[in-house]
Amino acid sequence: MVLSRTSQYAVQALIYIATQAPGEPVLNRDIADRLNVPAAYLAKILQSLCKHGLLDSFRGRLGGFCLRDGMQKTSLMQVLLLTEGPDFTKSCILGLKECTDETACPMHFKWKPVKNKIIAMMNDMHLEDLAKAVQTGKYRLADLPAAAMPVA
Amino acid sequence: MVLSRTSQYAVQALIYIATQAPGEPVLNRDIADRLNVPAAYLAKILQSLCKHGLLDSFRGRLGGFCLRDGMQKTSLMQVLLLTEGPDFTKSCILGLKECTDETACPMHFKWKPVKNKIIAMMNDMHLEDLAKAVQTGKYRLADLPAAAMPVA
DNA sequence: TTCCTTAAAGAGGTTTTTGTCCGAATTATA
DNA sequence: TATAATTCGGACAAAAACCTCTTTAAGGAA
Repeated sequence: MVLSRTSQYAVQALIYIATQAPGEPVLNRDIADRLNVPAAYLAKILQSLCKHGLLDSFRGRLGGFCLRDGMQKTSLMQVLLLTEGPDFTKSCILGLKECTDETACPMHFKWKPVKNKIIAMMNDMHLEDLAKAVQTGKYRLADLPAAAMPVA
Repeated sequence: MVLSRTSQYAVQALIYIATQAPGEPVLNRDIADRLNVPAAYLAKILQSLCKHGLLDSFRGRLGGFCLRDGMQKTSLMQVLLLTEGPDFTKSCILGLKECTDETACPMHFKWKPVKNKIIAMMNDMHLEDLAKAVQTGKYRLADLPAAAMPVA
C-alpha cells in the first residue's frame, strides 16, 4: 500500500542489523534466513545501502555487514529516500506531476494532511528505537515460519 | 506512494465521467485525451469497471461509458478495493502477512492510526463530491498539456 | 441493407521490479 | 601457501505492471 518490497526488505534488514552487537558483522545469509527473504536479492539491497553510507561491509572470513558508526540514529525517512527515490514525499495521490496548493487535484487538500502524517511518522522513527522494540520480544520483524506439514 | 497507476487512471476517469451529464455516454477516446492517458489501456480499465458494476457501456454510434445509475455515491474505497485488490486495507507496512495488535511488527502501532486515516479518507470521498469540486474549476484532474516548444 | 462508429476480447509487447547465478576479489585461519 | 568463507559485480531470468494492436461484435444512421 505504501512501500515497495525492496524498501520493506531494506528496513527489515537495517532494523535486524541494529539489534545485533555493534561492530560485529552480520552475515547476509543470516539476515535472509531470519527475515525469510531471498538472499541474493537482499545482498544487492545491502550493497546499495553500503554505497549510500548506511552500512559497512567486510569481505572474507568474519565478514558481513554492520551499521556504519553513528547510523543507529538513521530515520526511516532517510532510508526511504534512498530506496523509494527522492520524490517519495512529493507525490500526488492521483499521479499528477504538478499538484500544489495553487494547482491542486480534487483530493489534494484531503490527502495533504495524511501525507504529512506519514512523513512525520517516517521522520520520527529511528533504527535504534525500532531495534529496541524488537529486542523486547513484543514485536516481530518477519512472519513466523510456516509449521512443518505432515507428508500426506 | 500509495496507488498504482491503474488505480489513478480509474479514479481520474470515474471522476471525469461523473462531471459529465448523467445518461450521456462519454467516449473512451475523449476521456483518454482529457486525462492524457493511453486510450487502449484506459479502455481495459473501464471495461473492468463495467464488469464490476460501476459503469455502463454502450457500443456503436452514440456509445461510450457512463456511471451506472446510483453510482455517483461510490466511495473511493469501493473503487480501490476493485483496482488494488481486497487486501488494500489489510496491509502491514513492513509486508508481514500477519501483523495485528497481538502479533505486531515494530511499526504497527505507529502505522495503524495513519492507515486508519487513509481508510477513513477513502471512505469519505465520493465520486459525486469530487466531480463537483472539479466543476468549480478550482481543481484539476490531469496535468496541463506541456507548452508547445519552439523548434530549436 | 450497408456503412460508420463504438466497445469487447484476446493476443502480444515493453518496461520495471523482483529475483537468480556465477565468477572474481578479499580476508582469516590452518 | 592453501583453503574456506564471505562480499562484489555483472549478466541473466522471471514475474508483474503497464501498454498496444488487431479482430470481432454491436448499434445507430444513411
